[in-house]
Amino acid sequence: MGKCEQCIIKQFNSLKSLTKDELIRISGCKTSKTIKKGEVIFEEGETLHGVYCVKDGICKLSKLSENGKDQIVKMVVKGQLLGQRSLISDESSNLQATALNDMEVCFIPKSEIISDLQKNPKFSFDVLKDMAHDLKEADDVIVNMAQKSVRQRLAETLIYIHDSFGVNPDGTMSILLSREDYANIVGTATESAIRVLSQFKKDGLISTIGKYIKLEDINGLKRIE
Amino acid sequence: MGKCEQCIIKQFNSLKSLTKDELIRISGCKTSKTIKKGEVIFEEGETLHGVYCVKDGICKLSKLSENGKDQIVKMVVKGQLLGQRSLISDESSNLQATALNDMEVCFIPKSEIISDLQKNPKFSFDVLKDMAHDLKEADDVIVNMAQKSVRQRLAETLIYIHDSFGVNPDGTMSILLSREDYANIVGTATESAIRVLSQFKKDGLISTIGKYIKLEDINGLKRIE
DNA sequence: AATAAAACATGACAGATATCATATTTAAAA
DNA sequence: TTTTAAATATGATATCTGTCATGTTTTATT
Repeated sequence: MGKCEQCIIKQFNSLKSLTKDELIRISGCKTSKTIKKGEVIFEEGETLHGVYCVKDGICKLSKLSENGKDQIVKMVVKGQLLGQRSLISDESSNLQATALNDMEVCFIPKSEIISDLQKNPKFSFDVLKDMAHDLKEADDVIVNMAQKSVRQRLAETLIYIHDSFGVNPDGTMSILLSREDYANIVGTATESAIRVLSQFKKDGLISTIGKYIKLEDINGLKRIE
Repeated sequence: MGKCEQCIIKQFNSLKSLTKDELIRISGCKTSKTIKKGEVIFEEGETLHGVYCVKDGICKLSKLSENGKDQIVKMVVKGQLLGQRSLISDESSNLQATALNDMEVCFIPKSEIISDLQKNPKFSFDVLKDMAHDLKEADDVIVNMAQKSVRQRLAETLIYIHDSFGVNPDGTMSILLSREDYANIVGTATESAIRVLSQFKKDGLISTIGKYIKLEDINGLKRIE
């Protein structure tokens, strides 16, 4: 099993602020896991006993609404930590995490890392920064949900995913989402998401290569009202 | 001017985790301010140079959408800290803060409190908990915005305000908001908010005493679809 | 390869909400 | 008080979006 102190992934998250000794200790108690596409990592309401460091793959964080729809609140990719909030708040998880493709994660038990949070101010400040960033993003999502049309939200979602999670060599977006996933991000009916994406394609704003989507006219997408 | 170490307000926020010495130092550099109803405390995009501890009154945190509407994202009341996020992230404020009634606040310069955040782990863990809580609330708002009708959101907003911010002796909600404010919380047109509230009144779910709203049938409001 | 099951697509229609117009009431200012 | 402005109210209408139905394509399974 790999060692945390040598793992490059940690550069991308708060774990980089741990000391070498702390990392070695963490390394000793972590467990690596492979998670298959579609698998649920943790459920809404479940008590988490640690955090996951995502070494590879992508997952979605969603919450079941009363109307039976699964609202995707956030996506977590390679390099990020999963379940940070439950580490801090002692509450059960507010969200469900589901793998969007095959994932490699390291699970770090809460008992091991919580003491670092209490003792290493650099680390806790880093987590704080992460959380502040998430909060800002969440506020922006609230405004978009409240004030923008489905077309606008879908266009912005495409741009967000394109810019945040990268593209394949052929220019298609590296993340593969079903129309239902898009609908659940934007908060609309699956049929509506399908319709809007079809229209975007007709209008030359996007194209598809196999199941992958390529943004053909980002400025056009930005101009949508 | 009052002394932080003796101020009861701090019991309600993270400042309670500061040591007596830290509080005395903070006390020496803080400035008290009175803010009048409607006054803007800080604007979107403004660089904040500290945090506000709200001693009295209520303010709204909002963000201007591209369509010209002001989406209210959160409300901050007596006892809470205002501008926490900007303390951590070094970025300019993402939101505008506007007083909803006359307020009493203490301004604590960033330079003074940032060192406590770095050195006092109990304090920073407390701020972390606050932030985690805000994040959870924000996620819930996202789901509500995305999946629920205007009627439902308005009903829930009424209940939320009623439960969170208290009632007057006559049972009316202590916070006075315009119909426009309600519209900007639920993310709808002012006319729609007016219409829905009128309907609630006709249905006996709420009543009004002067400009104040009283919830007459909370269970009825909860049952709205 | 044949079959079943998802995922995607599209039409028709209903319902919710935004917009525009216009009163009416309430609060503020002269 | 009178005047003006702001907030609240309500109707008419258009638009957006959800729902239901149905069909096609793609993917998975036997």
